[in-house]
Amino acid sequence: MTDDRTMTIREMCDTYDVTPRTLRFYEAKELLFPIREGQKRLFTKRDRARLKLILRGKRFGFSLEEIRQLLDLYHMGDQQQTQLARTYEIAQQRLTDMETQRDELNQAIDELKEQMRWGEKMLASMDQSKRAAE
Amino acid sequence: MTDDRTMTIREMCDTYDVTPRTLRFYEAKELLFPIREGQKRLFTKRDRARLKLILRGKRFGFSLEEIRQLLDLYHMGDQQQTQLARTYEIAQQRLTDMETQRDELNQAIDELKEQMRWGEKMLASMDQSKRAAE
DNA sequence: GCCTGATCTTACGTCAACGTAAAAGTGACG
DNA sequence: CGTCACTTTTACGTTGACGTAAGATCAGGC
Repeated sequence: MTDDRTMTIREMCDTYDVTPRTLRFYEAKELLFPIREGQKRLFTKRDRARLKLILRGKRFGFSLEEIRQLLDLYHMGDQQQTQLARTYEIAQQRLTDMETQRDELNQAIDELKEQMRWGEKMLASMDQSKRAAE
Repeated sequence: MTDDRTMTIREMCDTYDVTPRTLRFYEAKELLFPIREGQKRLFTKRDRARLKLILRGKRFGFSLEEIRQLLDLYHMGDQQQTQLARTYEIAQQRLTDMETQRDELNQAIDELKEQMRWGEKMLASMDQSKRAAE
């Protein structure tokens, strides 16, 4: 069997390196749905799976709102393929954005490297005149 | 001779594709220092050069505050090589950050592509059952 | 019963880079 | 003189993803 034990907020924080505030925030935004035992939250296996997807989504650069939509569709069963296609579309768009961003970043890196050869020379020459002055 | 004519705010906006608000904002943040003729701002060659560097800096992912510091150091004359070295250090750090970011982005792109092969299959199978239902 | 530590709710604060609205001044044209 | 287009200042609003402070509550241990 897989580990179906529920986790406290602290265990979640330690496991996934997030703050309690973050988990409560995600709950408020309807990204997570921990069980409420009295006051306390108990995070199930499902919550942990969702949190993993949230964190991954953030690495992809999705906003929380986008992630929520994707997550909702994820658990929507098999009706409404229109929405699923929409999901796919969103991901497609994000992918394009990321590739564009990467290309721009690469160009910026090259440019910055170029600029820095400048600075290198400048620093070297200044170091020289500093030594000469001593 | 190079073009030393001063430019109005509108000419600047059209030339560099920014809004008046942006230019005034940059002035407030001490990134630009247009001459004040009465009420109006007149942007000199120096302002244009600075603006170009600002826009480039933004493409590099520097914050405006970082850009301001770099710009200040840029016009500091040749004393204080400590600060120049600091500038170089900042740029170096930024470069490292950008490369890290690019690598993560590349990894995210690969992951996302992988995920999407999933979605592709899912869409295809759902399309099938949809056709069958008609 | 009391203390301690963890958790809870509520709600205002933060940061960056401007956007936007209001009200007023300026200059040229007719 | 009017008014039209442009610019100015001032200052509050926006967005996203939480941080942070204040105070309530609860379970366990002594």
